[in-house]
Amino acid sequence: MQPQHQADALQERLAQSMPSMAELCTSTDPALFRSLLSRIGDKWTLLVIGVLGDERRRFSELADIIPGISRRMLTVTLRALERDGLITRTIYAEVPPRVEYELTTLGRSLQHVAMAVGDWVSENQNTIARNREHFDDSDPSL
Amino acid sequence: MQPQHQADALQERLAQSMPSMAELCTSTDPALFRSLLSRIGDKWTLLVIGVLGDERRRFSELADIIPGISRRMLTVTLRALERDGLITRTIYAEVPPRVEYELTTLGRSLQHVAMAVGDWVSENQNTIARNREHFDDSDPSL
DNA sequence: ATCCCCTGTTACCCGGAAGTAACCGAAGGA
DNA sequence: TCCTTCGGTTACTTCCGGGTAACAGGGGAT
Repeated sequence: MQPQHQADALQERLAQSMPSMAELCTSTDPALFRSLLSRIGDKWTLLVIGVLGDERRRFSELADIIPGISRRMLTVTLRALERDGLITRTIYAEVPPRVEYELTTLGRSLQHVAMAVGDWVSENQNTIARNREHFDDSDPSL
Repeated sequence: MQPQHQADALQERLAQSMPSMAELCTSTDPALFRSLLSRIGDKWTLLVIGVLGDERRRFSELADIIPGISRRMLTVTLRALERDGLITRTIYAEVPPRVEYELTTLGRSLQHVAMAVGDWVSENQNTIARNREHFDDSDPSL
């Protein structure tokens, strides 16, 4: 049995049974897909997207609302979101300066997905915490 | 103006306008929430969940299908998923050994969310790639 | 003259995620 | 006797996300 041929057959079955995840593996640019995925899953992005909600907010509002975020990480996160076209950044030439951030249409579409993720987590976190305890208890060596 | 009072007022407005993301910040265990989020967003989990789909698969099938994953990372990812109760691990006492993995009900519920994320990414990845190019071109120094 | 405000930037450090390579064990086959 | 298969484990190293602290800058208030 040729392993390569076997792998091809599996890829084929995968493509038939799971169109969207197959695309995920094979389509356009897996590196881009992965970068978007890890961006979504990073420490602050979903929080910022969520807090931004449907109102524009300024930098220091975000820093106050999001518990524990440093100015640096807020800047980094906002820059990345702006680069991806998920938020807009508006600077007001005042003293002291004022900068406001707002979700774009694209950003709002991501927000729906983010909400789905957030809902799933809050619905299932207790179950998962229990599963973890049980797993750790029943097999402490592994 | 008391900054603390201001922050409280913002938290309050947040709680009214965005119930689910407010829960996300304030509810049960933010560390658990974050650990789940980063697990979902890690390099391999969604891929494994997606490939597992609705069929059980054995270790070497997964290793063949998922492009680029090492045995170690596959093991690590599968263990974490098993610990959370998202997949089951079935060992057949044969020689050579056979081990099959399958999504649990909880795992399938996560799969729906994963699909939503995957769909969003594949729908919008080209737009985002263009946004990134434009951003990098128009402001190369930042 | 000095401090504060707001929105960052820069330099530096740390821990954990991820990658590489070698090894394991039991049974069957040459 | 040695090699192969499968499903891992172990040890070591590399990479990068994220954290801390200090500084910038320009006008207003004390």
